[in-house]
Amino acid sequence: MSYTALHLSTALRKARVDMGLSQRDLSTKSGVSQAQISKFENSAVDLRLSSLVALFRALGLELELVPRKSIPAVQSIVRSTTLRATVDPQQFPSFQIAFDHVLQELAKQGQRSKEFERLQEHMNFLRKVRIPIGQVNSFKRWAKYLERLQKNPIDSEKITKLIKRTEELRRQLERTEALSKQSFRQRPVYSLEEEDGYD
Amino acid sequence: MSYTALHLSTALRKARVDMGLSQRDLSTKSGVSQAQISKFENSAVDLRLSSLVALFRALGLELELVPRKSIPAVQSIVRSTTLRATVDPQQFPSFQIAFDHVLQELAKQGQRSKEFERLQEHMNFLRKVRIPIGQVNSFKRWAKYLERLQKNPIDSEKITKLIKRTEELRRQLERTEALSKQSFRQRPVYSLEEEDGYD
DNA sequence: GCTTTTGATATACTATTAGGTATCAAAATG
DNA sequence: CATTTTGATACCTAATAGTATATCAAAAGC
Repeated sequence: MSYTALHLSTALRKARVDMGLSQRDLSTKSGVSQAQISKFENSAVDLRLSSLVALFRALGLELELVPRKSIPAVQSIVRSTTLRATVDPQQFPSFQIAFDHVLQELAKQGQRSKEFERLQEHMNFLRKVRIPIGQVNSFKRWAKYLERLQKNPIDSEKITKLIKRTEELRRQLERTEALSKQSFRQRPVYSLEEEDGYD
Repeated sequence: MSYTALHLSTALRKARVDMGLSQRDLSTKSGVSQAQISKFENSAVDLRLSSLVALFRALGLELELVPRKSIPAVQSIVRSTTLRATVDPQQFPSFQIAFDHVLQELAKQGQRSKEFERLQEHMNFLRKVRIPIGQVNSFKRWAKYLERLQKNPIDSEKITKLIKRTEELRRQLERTEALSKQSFRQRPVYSLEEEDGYD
């Protein structure tokens, strides 16, 4: 292809990866087939507007018309928004189910109530936190780990490991949150509202 | 159609009309057929990205991906750019040829040198001025008038009328230029560069 | 009023995407 | 190193955009 809307395909790939989505994930969310997504990201297809819009909307992005002149200004705004961007953990609801299940298991086992409380506290944190772009994949790996745990009997060794991994994740999230607050203490020129997706 | 990229089609129509282009003009500039343009503006077709890009580029517009959150900020920038937007008269080169031709005719006729100089001065102004969005159609009407003049013998009555129309146009252009300077005395937050097209 | 321009449609034929499904090598993960 | 996930391709049919050309009523211009 040579119609040079290259930036759109590279931007799609970047946004998708940033949000921790595979082409198949995005396919489900957007209704555009994985094959088309792959081809688009490699500039091997000339998509129709409706498909484009569906893809981008699924990522919380909109196509806007910008006079050539104001592109630098617009991009500067977009950059600064993207740096602070976070993803809602609700986007990966499986982790909550899995976490609840594990907690329930532990409750059944009765003992180790101190660890149980720690885990519960972490759970509350993870429910409410927003995941910064760039940390999403760590989160997803952890969530996948939870799902695996759920399927097998839990012994004390596994509990220890679970707590370790969970605390690692939490530390990591809190660290980047702090960093982000630091570098954006000063308010941006335009105020930005809150919403779901890529914000 | 219902994929709701409505803003793009209405924006296209607005930009096109603002720049004083007919669907046929835009068709020539962009390579997209007039029929497709009409259908798109009426949301009766699901254009491919390549066609979209061709259309918008021809108008000096680019498609940018914007996180939902920063749309208000981006639109505010775009609005302020668009208000100051101008079009290069070079986009309608025929008027220069026609004007030169008319001047040459007058020079041949010898007399009326005062009017001749006035016209020449106007010509210099119109060569260099940029036409504010919203005035383009006045300019085009005047240019078309010139072209008609060119094809017929010029008598003194026509000269009088030409001068009148030219001065009218010039006054109009200078008036809006002044207005624009007034309402934008304060610099916008982002500085904007110069280029051709819709800026 | 008469002429020109403009935008909306129509038709016929072609080229290409969309959609669905499947496969496979490479990379990531444990 | 065994398993799973991921991204790139392939193949098919149906749907739709693209192209070229033409027409026509309404609007604009003089």
